[in-house]
Amino acid sequence: MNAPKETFDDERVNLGEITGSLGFLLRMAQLKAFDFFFRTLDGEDLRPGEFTVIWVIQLNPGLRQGTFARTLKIKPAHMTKLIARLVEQGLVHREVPEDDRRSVRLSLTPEGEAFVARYRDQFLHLHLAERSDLTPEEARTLIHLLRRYAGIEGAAT
Amino acid sequence: MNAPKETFDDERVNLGEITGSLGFLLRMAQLKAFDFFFRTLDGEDLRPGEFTVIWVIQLNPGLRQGTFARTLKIKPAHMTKLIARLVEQGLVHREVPEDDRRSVRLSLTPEGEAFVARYRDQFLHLHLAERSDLTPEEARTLIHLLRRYAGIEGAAT
DNA sequence: GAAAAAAAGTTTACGGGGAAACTTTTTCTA
DNA sequence: TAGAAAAAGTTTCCCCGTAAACTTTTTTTC
Repeated sequence: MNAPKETFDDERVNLGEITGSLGFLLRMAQLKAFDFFFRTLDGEDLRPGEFTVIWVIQLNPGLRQGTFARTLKIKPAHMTKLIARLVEQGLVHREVPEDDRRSVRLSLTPEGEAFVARYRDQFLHLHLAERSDLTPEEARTLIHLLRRYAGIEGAAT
Repeated sequence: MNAPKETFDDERVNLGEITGSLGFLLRMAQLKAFDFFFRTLDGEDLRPGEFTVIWVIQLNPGLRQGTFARTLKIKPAHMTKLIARLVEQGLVHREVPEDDRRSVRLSLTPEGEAFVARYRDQFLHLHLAERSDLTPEEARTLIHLLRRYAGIEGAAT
């Protein structure tokens, strides 16, 4: 069940210098991280991007849609659809303020708040699982370096 | 030109504990790496995934399509289309061997070889650019940790 | 050695994400 | 202050990537 035979008794592939490519490694790492995500939140109909958005809205209620999008590097077109889904699900509340009727202010509905509260634990557990193959020290270093590389200022450990 | 104003004088967003999420950080980092890729290979009609595949075929000519797909974690359905494109472009040669007519052996055409040779330098330059914000030591550490996390055995620096 | 199971790719149908053009509202400017 | 420019989202259209079902060939099994 635990699939220890990840290595097919197959032909071996030499990757050459591409294993020094950050782009390549980031893709491989992301696939693994997605694995953890879906394994941990098994059965729940929740995508990583959606959870991130709800999470951040919860921490910053009332900010503009575009502000969230820019921060999370979500393209406007995609953001529109993503938010529409979350509104559809009754998790997010959209409000067009009187003083600037072009913009959209986002906040969570009570259901949205409950949603974050419910998944918060699994989300934090997820972090532990994600790091499973690394020592705590290595995990901390990796996170620190990724933050620096991605240009994210953050004090949280 | 160098866009120092990445910070909009906008509302500030608090990301909270999500900055400790590997999944989130990997996504942000990957976006930056893609940026580097497309900036370095500006104007060329080349996607990261395609280059990776050609690169690896060049190093391991004659292996089966599925072997490449599994190693690079590309899904079979996607691999079929990707290879079809590369064959279309005259870069890759498909051969169905007599001893197992289900399988497909891949190799590069002379054009494919030339293609890799031509981009090899830019590809290696790319690595330098990718790391620009990190010290050489940090970059080495990051690459090492990503390899470990993704479960890639590699000796190349 | 024929039927069943497995293996390798392919086809089809669909969702996530993005670029470009568009709408509406606000701000700038002559 | 009327017209131009900018800002914020949205709509449309398209491509990448995936899952599920399918085809063909090979291997098992009885």
